[in-house]
Amino acid sequence: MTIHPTGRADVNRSAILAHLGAHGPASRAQLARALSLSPALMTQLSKDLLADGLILELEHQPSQGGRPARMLGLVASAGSAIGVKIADDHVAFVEVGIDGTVLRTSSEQFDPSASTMLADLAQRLRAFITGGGDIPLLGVGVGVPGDVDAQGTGVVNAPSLDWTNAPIGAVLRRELGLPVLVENNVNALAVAERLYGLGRHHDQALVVTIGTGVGAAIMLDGTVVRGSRGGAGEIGHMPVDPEGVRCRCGNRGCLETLTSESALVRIARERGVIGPAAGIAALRDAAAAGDPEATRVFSEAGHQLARAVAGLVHVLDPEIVIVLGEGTADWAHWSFGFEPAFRAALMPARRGVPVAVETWQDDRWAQGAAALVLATPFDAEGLTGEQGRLVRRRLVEQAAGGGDTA
Amino acid sequence: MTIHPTGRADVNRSAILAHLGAHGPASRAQLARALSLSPALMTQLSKDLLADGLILELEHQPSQGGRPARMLGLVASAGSAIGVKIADDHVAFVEVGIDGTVLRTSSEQFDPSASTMLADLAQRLRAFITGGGDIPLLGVGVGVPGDVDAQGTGVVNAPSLDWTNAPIGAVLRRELGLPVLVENNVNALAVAERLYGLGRHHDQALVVTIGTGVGAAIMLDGTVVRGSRGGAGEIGHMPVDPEGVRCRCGNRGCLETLTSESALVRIARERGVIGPAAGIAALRDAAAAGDPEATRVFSEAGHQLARAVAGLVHVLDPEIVIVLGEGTADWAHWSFGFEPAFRAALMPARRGVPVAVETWQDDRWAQGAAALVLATPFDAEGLTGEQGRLVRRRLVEQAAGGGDTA
DNA sequence: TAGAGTTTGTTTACTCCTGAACTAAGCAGA
DNA sequence: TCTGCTTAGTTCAGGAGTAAACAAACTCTA
Repeated sequence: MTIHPTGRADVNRSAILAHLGAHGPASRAQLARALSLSPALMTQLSKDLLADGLILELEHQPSQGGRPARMLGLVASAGSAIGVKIADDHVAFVEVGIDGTVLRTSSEQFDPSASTMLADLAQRLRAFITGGGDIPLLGVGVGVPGDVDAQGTGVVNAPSLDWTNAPIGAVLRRELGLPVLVENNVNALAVAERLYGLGRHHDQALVVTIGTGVGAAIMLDGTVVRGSRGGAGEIGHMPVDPEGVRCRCGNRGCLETLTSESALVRIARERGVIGPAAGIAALRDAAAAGDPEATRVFSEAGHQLARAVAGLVHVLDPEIVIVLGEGTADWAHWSFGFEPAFRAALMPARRGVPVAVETWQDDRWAQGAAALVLATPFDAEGLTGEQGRLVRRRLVEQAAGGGDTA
Repeated sequence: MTIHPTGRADVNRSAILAHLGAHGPASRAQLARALSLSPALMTQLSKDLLADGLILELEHQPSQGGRPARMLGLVASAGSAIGVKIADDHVAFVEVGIDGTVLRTSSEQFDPSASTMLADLAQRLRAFITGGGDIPLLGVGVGVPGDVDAQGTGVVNAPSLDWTNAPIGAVLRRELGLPVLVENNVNALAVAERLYGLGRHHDQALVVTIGTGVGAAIMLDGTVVRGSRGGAGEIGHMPVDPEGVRCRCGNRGCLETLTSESALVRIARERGVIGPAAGIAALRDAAAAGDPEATRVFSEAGHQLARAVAGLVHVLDPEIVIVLGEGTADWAHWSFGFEPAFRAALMPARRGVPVAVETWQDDRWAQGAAALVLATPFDAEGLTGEQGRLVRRRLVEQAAGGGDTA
């Protein structure tokens, strides 16, 4: 049974798996270059992984002038992860295969402020897990709109959910007996972006989300920045307008009071663009129908966002700004205010920074949470702590039943 | 001669030296804990370093309940580094021993916009080097007020010096035949702060400087963030006031137009606090003498700075904010506006972040530049590239002449 | 069709580093 | 003073990883 003489979970072994999942099949030589490992080690590790049944050899690739490469691919059924997105009125679940494909999804009503919240969440999760196939489950990733002290412990502070020091990591872990990684939802999204999206090509990126709230995540050297207490990326409460509206955090003129969904609705109502009881849908419809007052609401928000983001581009010097979130559906209107203000607010040396807006799908939040689990193999420094190690061990052990070498 | 069988420069070996330099003598066990190395390895490495004459065994330390520790200390004469600070009207040199002590300093008039600037700088540096003792020189660190694409190559863009793609790294390296590390001056200061200052106790810090300009450096996980092109930390051009004065970068209301030395002077003149030809000294004197209008100039700048810094504290979630720079001499006046505005602008979860103002000495900038060299041993990931490797190799080789084992 | 050149992948010898078991050297209490 | 406890430091076996030489498998050119 013990294929690997040492019991130690091997970081590189699973880094290979993660790379194959994120970028598709690759040759040993390509992997060695991508992961900065020696070809010699790649030979060794791929031998192990083949024996374990976690990867398989694919067809040869046409020669590039030398010996043709034999591609290695993931065995998709080697594992999967579950992603959970917690919002203030529902939870979304998604199961994602080790190769990054979404296997199934589910979305349910949920009251995060209920006293039975934790038990309720565990019960729904268990139900979702039970409904799955027989692919070995590596772990659960949870994305929450708040600060997470450390992914491993998973203690959450989320004012918008009424959570103070909610120990959801520990509880879910105990209830499910699986590794559980908890993280701020925007950070989780940034991890997914790094693994499957534009972040693949950029080591330094600023990820900005617009939608219910406004958020950001900072990616430096390919790693998402957490800050001292997991609170990094909080742009919603950057002070923007000293004379502004009072924010729920107690201050005046936070960015959130100008660019969040509820802020847009408030402003639109005040100006009579939509009725006093109408919501964001009405505003969207009006803008889509060409109402100049409605588009103005969006473009002004874009203007404010642009100034704040420009400040961060100065300070962080990213290669790219990536905009995500439900709000991107209306980006055409935002953009009208964002683009000129953004370029104007940048100093010449930064003016070339590209802003990319990715098309948004509804399960992206939950997918991001699942990516937390699937990305742990990349986490060579052990930022995800014990839970990350557990995920890696499960990955290797799941396959141990199959192989058996001399 | 070849004490170490392999020619490879050893990162850990010099990490030990850097730690001893920064924190003073330590036992093998303490070092192993601090550097996350196994006690076994510490035994091995300390044996080597003792044989090389780079460290020595000191007295025993009183027992902590167990076997008393035998302390290890640096041999101060094992090496030194030169730090260079380039300002728009002078250069400052400083030689710093491997244990962090300043050995000698020098400051000279200098015109960075002259066409002979590079040759001039090299010549002055050579003169300073020649004037030194016989401690082996490990390398030269240069701090510049601008963006540095990579410490190793040392190509600098510094609008305030009129430098565009100035290849000072390559030129100095060729002229001096020494490893040369070039870095933004605030980032260099942050490295020094990490090595010798408050940064020793904090892995996540935001370093803010006030003085001629206003700057910042971001320390995450003990490493100074450089951004995609070495421009991270640029807060001077964060947009603050849309209606503000035009800045030299072309925009309106950059932070710099409200908080730099020249901005303070401009504002003070406009208000008649000082004469139309008077400078910062006059403003300082007036404030020191208790002129309420003069102190107001400072406190208003403090107010503006506070709002920008608060925004960054939200986004970066540091453990501490460290304020440095010539301007800290007047911090008492700044503070009057800074403190209330800072606390007020923070959301509750961040309100506890401490702000530390360190006493400022004139040669700190140049000392910071020297720290670039002395810190390379910590740079296990090789961020400083080839130049860092060269420094490490010099350190080990300098000592090779002395020792000789069996 | 016989090299020459190129890229992929393997083998081998060796270094770096760790875990585990051990010794060394103090303290505190019976 | 003996026994146990704690911390410091060493030894040793072995795993992880690398560099360098090599083998393999193709293309291109003459």
